[in-house]
Amino acid sequence: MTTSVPPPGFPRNATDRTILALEAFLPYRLTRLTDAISRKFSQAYRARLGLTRPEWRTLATLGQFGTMTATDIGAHSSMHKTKVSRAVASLEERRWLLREPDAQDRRVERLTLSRVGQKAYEDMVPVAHGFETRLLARMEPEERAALLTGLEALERAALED
Amino acid sequence: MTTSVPPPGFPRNATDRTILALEAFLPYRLTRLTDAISRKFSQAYRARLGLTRPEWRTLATLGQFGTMTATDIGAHSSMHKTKVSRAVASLEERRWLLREPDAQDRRVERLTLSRVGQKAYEDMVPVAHGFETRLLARMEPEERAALLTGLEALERAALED
DNA sequence: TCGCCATGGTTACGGTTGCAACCAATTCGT
DNA sequence: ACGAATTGGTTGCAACCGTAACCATGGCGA
Repeated sequence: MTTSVPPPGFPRNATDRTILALEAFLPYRLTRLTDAISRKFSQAYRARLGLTRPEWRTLATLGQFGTMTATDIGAHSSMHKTKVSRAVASLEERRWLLREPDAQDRRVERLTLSRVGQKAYEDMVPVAHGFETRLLARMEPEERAALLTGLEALERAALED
Repeated sequence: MTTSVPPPGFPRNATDRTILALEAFLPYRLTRLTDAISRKFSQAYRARLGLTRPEWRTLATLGQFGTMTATDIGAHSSMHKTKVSRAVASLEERRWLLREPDAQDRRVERLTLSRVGQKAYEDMVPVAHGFETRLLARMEPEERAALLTGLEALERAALED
């Protein structure tokens, strides 16, 4: 019997390098936090109950930039092209989005929100801003500043190479 | 034509409240960051190529606490019971985990890592610690401190009600 | 100009997920 | 002490996802 499990009654403590404290492990904390926040946001934005996350992101990206190609949407919203493709198809079916062929390059489609899609976007934006504002309002000013500093640094550290 | 889309050439700027800057929207930033970090970690921990995230969490939780029930695992690792159920079944099939009936309550199963599972846990822990350490090492000390402060505050704000 | 690689986008497939329904064992109210 | 509500856990189903293969078009070198 050579395993290093502590015998019963021998507490495993947090600084023990043979144990991982899951609740303090950064990837886990981030996942948990992100899931909670996304879930709350999808509650705040009721329409999202019928809108998948890729669809929401596509709506948000087209609303932000106007006319784009599917590839552009993927690049800006960090989605794989298959996700974008399916989201575009579904938004088109909902009649929130229009495709038109590109005159220069016939592989490309120029995507634009329809009037109804634009309206949906305009309704969504204040909900999103309000959600974010209310969330941050629960923190102290110094905490908000710390969060932004820390997040920026972590983004740099995580996304750099 | 009453929609408020700016005409072409009229730039949409970031402080325009009718536009959402996706790349600055907290839920989006968190999702993107979390995805990137999780993906990197799953590369660092190669075995995870054959281990789903629920399975990894189950392994981590049992390694951290010893013997638990499926419900306990779900509570500690923020997983729905169906995820836990499937993860437990799969780890059992891998022979990393043992189930034994509970004498007091016959609905319950007491779950423990097998010797092989314990070994896998022990191999995984330093990889996880190393991953986290290297990630944080790319940040300045003040940035690390800011991140921890900000994360804690955001967790409080997001998980409180 | 012809052949080849790159690019934009869609689709087929297998695996993962969430939800609700379910079974069995336990607890609670009366 | 008994039926109803609760709890631990599993399963069926439909939706979703990632990967790879695919089709059509375009760009480029010889």
